[in-house]
Amino acid sequence: MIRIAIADDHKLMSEGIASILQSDAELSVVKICNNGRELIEYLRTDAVDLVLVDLNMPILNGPDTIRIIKNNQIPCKVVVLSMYADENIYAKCRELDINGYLHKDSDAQHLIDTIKCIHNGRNHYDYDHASAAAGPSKLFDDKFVNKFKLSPRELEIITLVSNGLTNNEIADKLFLSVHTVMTHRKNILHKLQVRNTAEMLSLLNS
Amino acid sequence: MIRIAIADDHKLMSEGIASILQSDAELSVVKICNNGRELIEYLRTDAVDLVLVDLNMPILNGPDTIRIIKNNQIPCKVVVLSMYADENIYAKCRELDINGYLHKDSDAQHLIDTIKCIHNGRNHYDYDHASAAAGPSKLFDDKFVNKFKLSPRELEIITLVSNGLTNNEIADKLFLSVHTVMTHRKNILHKLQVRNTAEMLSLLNS
DNA sequence: CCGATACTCACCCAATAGGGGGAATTTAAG
DNA sequence: CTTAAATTCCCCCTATTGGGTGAGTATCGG
Repeated sequence: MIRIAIADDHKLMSEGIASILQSDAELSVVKICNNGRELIEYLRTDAVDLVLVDLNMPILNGPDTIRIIKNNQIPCKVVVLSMYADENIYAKCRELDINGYLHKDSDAQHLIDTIKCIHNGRNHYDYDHASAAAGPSKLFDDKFVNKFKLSPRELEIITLVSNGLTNNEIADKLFLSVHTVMTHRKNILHKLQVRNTAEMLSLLNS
Repeated sequence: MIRIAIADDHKLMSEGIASILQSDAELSVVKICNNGRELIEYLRTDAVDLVLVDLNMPILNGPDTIRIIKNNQIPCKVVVLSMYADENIYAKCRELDINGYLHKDSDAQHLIDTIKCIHNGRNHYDYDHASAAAGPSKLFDDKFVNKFKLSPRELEIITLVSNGLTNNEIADKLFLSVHTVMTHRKNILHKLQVRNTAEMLSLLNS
């Protein structure tokens, strides 16, 4: 029986995953935490075989949680549950010496298979390096191109916006009409499902 | 038996929720979709009692999906699954004539209860300001306090701004006048020597 | 050839942000 | 106590952004 703890701030996600895992006879979810601190508290007194850790959590986020686990040499496998196939996030996680890396759009069977695989000592990192040779735009990389399907022109606009240029300045620089720039920005906001530039930029740097 | 279709781009979320719902004898998940388009396609030929719709989906997002359902007068209850406790998103959903609104940090039992409640004709909209107290994300720590001498209140404002809140929303949340919020923002821009919010946020994440 | 996508430009209109000024209150430190 | 910083609020006004809609062109792949 593999004892598992889950840390994710979205209860429906953690309880849903728990429900999936419980359906497998070899797996047992012994703890569900809403953030990293709860997980650390739990691990202080109880041992588990494996933890599933979300990256974005309030109070204590994923990477910091994992660092604490590693620094205290708590003996358990660490698997990251990520929202995005972001190369940078992935790279940071590798530095943290985790045992697995999974996307939240994996399916249930893959999750179960991966957990068993990792429990047996074989680490597993999900990441298709398809866009690894995507060129030098390091700022807005995979997450934006792949997940949000932004066009090259939109990436160009978004870069200038984040540099603080107004629509008029962007239009001058790119030899475009202000209307065109505005249209691009509106399309970007729609694609990212955000309401304004501030939210867009925070999403960009999350 | 309540027939349910789920639309969410994160398979672990949709399959997890499905697993939760299947555990209840009265509920039956008949379809899991990865985006709005798949859901619309399915509803074209198959009837369900209720759909659970995520807001953030590729190809066809939540609001647009719901609009199509409503315009085609497809007879089913519509429940939105939202990531954020955002008042504006909530307001927009109300305009769409949905039957329910749930956070992804609801727990499993609440989800089940709400679905049954809605199936019986009583709409239910979850919205509490609890999640507004998402802790200070440690992004704006030493660097900003020391280097730019930002006051605690200014840090609070800058955090909410980066979350995409407008001045009016920030004023409501902090029980302040909009004028005060604007004053703080102007002072912040001056202290950081930037011209607008976009430049401020890029400086923040540099 | 057709359809999808990207790119371009435009209009109207409402909401929001920002620049400048002034001023009162509270709080913390010297 | 006295000063400085922080916080609060208001006025003026203009610039910018965002929502919605429509539409013409170009490119690329099936």
